[in-house]
Amino acid sequence: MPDEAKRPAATARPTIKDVAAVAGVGFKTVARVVNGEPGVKEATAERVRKAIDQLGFRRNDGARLLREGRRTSSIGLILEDVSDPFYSQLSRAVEEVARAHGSLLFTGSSAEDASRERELALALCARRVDGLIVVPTAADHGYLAPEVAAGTSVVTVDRPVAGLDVDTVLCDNAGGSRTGVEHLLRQGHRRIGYLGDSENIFTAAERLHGYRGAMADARCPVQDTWVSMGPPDLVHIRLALERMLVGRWPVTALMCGNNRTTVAVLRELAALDRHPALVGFDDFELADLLSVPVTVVAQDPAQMGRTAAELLFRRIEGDRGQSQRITMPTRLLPRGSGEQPA
Amino acid sequence: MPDEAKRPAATARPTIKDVAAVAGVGFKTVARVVNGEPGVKEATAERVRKAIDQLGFRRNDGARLLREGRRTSSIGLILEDVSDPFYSQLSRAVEEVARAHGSLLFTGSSAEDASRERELALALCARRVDGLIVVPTAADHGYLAPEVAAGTSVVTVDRPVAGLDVDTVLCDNAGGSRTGVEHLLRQGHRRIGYLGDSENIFTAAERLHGYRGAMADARCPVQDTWVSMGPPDLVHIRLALERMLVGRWPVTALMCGNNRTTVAVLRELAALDRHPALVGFDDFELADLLSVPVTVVAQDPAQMGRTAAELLFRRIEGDRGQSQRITMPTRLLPRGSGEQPA
DNA sequence: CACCAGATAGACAACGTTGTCATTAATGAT
DNA sequence: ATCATTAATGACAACGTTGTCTATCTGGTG
Repeated sequence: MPDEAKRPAATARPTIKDVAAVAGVGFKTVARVVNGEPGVKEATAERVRKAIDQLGFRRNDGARLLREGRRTSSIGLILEDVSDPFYSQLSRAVEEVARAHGSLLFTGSSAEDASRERELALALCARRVDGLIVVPTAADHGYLAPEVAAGTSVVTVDRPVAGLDVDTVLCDNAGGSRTGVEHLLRQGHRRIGYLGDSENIFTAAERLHGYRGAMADARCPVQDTWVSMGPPDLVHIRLALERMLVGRWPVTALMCGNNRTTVAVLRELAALDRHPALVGFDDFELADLLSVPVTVVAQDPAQMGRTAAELLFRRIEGDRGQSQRITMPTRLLPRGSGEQPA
Repeated sequence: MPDEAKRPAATARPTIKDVAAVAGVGFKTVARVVNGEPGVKEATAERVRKAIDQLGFRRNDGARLLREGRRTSSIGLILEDVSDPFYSQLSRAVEEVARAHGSLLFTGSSAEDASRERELALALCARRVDGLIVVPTAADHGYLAPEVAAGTSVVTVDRPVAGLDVDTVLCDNAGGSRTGVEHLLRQGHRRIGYLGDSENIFTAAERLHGYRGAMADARCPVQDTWVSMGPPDLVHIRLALERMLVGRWPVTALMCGNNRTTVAVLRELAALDRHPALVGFDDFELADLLSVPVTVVAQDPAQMGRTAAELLFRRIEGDRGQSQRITMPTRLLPRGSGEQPA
């Protein structure tokens, strides 16, 4: 006969009452032993400990949390995609801070889908997380207002959120983008293209803004074909590049709006065997080891995550001060690709 | 006067009883409305809904879960480091499966520290997660046995765990490593170095084993200096490379045991301006765009995560069959760096 | 008009813990 | 030996839900 059910049925977990019955004491005495409270004779405690081991008892923290009513020692992190290196670094930093505060961390990816984000956020609120760190999608976040009012602390990171008065950690998107473009202008480039993510994403819009500002200040009119905003899929990028690189006014340099886009652009440029000057927003691993090392405007995702988490815990611990908006600087890392003269 | 406390004190959240009082009904009626149970007159339901909105009520899922006693619809994922691209991809895949099963996901990084892993795992068990997906550190996992016996499903991924009969998803570490080395042997290399992670990590040991096996089969004796196992920090890697690349029997090719090591090696080789043939274990972004595109033995982290999560949910949903060990194949992706003749 | 079925609603226990308080046993002082 | 004092322990309510059971109110039927 084939191998049959060998593992035990998921027996209900033992409770302090089960332990008490085995040890022959009142259940409150078990609770005292479990929590190291005083007032239990060593002999009794020993008997209880034996029963605990025998039954494999572990305190149900859900029940404890319900009874105690204060904190759940858990927070939630909702971002676009945990597998994006930018967010995974941010995520790790949040985790470290949570750990330092004795909190567990729920993680969820919104996949840039507002209803999915909402569903996640509300599920976490229903679980009574102490706080939420959110990379908000573009949609309205009014749904969070009652939760905030009810005492769930919220911090947004990477993007602000309209109509909700919460702490926010951003990077200097427009400024960083401007810095990158100005770097290209200094090398003599005048026809500079811009490829960014969909314009309804806050960071994408801000960075585009920085590009346009720098170009305007340099009195470089921007042709329509020089700007391409959209998700960083290869087909889309290829078409945009072809448009930019041909015609009467081909661009001689490119500014890319985020790490995903930069990588897609590099891949397409390699395929097209074209090598315009290039500056990317966001650093990425190996940027320095490519045949032409890539100049980038770097953010510090870990620092952003850490800052957001610390802000969150300050709130959780009772800070009721005015909400803050922290803007973190970017850093230009010249590596070669942006230093090619026009 | 300076701006003072403007946000509301974290008032206790309203409960169904509060709602009931406002709506002037019994609290059970509120529960019925909240859960869409039948048997409430539309007029009453309307009154209740109004009270719910007015108070900003949201059902406390902790209490519900406690009362219902079955599942908590949450699982835990413990891995070495969420910010490692390999694990962050795995993580995302787990998340998708969890979402499909209506489960929330706790994430935690063990940082390769056994006590930290243990602490995390037990905290999650105390929260009564339905299951745990673990990338186990090297230490003993006996502590998990009572939890498994008590009904918490556990699946390990990337590495097996001794002394615990649970489902496991691995990749073909030794086979993949062997494939990589054989590829180098076919190009005529005989003096091949190996750089891997600390040998007490399962995957590192297995891959080293694959290397030694391939070398032995090819009758290539392995010099002591050709093998370096340890954390992928630059100093350590540099010393190892210097040892391998000089002397009477310098290596002409390298096999790297994981993505972190490969990247560190590439960086050091660039600094040393040496370009031995190279094959890496694990694919990584931009491997194809480096000046010499890097040949790798690729795993599929997302597939591993998905498989592990599906296995876990099968258990959670009641599967009591014998525990499984699934080994996923690796794929050699020749890109250039491994094809340089000796 | 009396009666019953079904619809609507509420009372109350239970989930596994912690906090409060009462009870009992042990100890020391008189 | 008696009483006060402290140590050890247990009984019980409460946390915010859901499930079970019972009570009330309708309206329709004979």
